[in-house]
Amino acid sequence: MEPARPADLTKVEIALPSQCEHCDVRHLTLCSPLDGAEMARLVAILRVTDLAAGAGIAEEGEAADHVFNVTGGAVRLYKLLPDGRRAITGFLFPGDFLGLTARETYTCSAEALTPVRLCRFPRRKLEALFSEMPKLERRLLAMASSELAAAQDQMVLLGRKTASEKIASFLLQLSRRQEARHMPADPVALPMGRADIADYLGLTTETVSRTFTQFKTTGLISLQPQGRVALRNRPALEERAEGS
Amino acid sequence: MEPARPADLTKVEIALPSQCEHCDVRHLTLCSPLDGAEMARLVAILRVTDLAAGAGIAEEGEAADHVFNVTGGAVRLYKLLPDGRRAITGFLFPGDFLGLTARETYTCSAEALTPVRLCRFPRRKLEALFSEMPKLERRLLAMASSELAAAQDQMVLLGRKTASEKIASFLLQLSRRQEARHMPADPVALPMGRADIADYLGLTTETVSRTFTQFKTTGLISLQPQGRVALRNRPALEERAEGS
DNA sequence: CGGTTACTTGATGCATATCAAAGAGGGTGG
DNA sequence: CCACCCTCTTTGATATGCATCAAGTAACCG
Repeated sequence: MEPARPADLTKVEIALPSQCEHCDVRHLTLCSPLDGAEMARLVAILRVTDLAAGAGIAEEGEAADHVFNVTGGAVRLYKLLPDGRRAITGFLFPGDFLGLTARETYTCSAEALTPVRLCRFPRRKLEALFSEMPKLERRLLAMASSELAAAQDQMVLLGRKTASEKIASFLLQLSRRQEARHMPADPVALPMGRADIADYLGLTTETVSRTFTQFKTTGLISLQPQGRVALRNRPALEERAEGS
Repeated sequence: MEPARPADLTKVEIALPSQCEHCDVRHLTLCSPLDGAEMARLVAILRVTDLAAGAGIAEEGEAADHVFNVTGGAVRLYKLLPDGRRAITGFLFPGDFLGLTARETYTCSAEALTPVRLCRFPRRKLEALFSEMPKLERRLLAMASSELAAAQDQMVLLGRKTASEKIASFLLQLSRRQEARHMPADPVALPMGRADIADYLGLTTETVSRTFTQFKTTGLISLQPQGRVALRNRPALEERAEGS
């Protein structure tokens, strides 16, 4: 717990807020490639923020003055059409990044699904660090690339998969993201409601619900208390997800 | 045509291949922020490649040894499901970038839609330039961010728009991309077939065709020879694209 | 424990897919 | 240069997966 590190240990200990030392998603975040001294510089400009479930974090079109790293809870990103139709463009979990944009405004709105903890960075100050810490920019580029790859997968899902393929893909995606966070792959936590899942997958709440029921009936999953889903037959789910 | 530039002119003239001097999409590409000397370094590692229509450029899952800048023609990016269903994740036009990935493999396959000209960069060599030319990396990050924003718009389209909203959005997107290339906003060139459009919008060729016919009938567009579409009522198209 | 919200289930409808075939380009060889 | 052929596009008829409309049921919260 208290690793015996060389000389710069005190500097780090002084600089880092307690959250960073115990942060179990550092390997996923912006901070992952930074050493102690660099971390201290980053920490100097961040502010840890806690939000209640349902709180708004960013609004599409609003000036993107801050970027965020989620360190606890879950967030939904969405866009609205003028008539109120909603598309959820992503869910964020601890370690995920929010606010990556070349534009001066947010491209999506963001809301807390559960109580959320964020590391908030003023964008201007973060960008100022880029020239001194190129690792930071490289890391951001890597994160952007992998978000892009995820977005492409989501396009395939939305454009060409059936309802049950979508649900199977979704459950497996969440399972894999839990694994990446050193959490058990099985039961999958669903902090979002059926309507959120529907708006993420291009379906309706009713279809989402019916598909869950069908998966339950065919022994693919079982529903547990507190919105948890046990994956009873992962190979079958994987086959279903890619259209057998 | 021959601008009177200061001292380093000769250096640039020697270093730049003729393509770069007349490249009318530099403002969209990787190269845009670079000065003459920097351009020379970039040019030193690139190779201009011409491909025939239908030629494969990259294969999903294949080692991503090169990245490309399209300088002429049009490209389709796509992914396949095991049973052959196809989703087109994007079309590339001159100025667009191909191969942006943090992974070691391509995330999509890419094919020439028309005869294509590419600037091909060995990824390893390009990445080696990052540390010396941080502008390059910054530019790549900006390009990735705007691709991400486009991907989010596409998710809204795929998940929540109707067929005619999809087609209207698609036509306007192409029109805007023409404008960004200093081409007339109208008529819109469609170098891709109906099946490509369908796979891009999550529809079938028949539905795409019917929707074009409907737009033609209602005076929104008119079809011209060589797959060109004239936008006869742009405001109405814009309203349609966002769901009135 | 009661009220409210979210989820599930059922009945019906519709937008778009699927199946089928006719028409239009566009390039090539005669 | 024209005619043929191949492929792509358009149009029509029918089918269907998912949406919509409508209750009922369970879960959650104060």
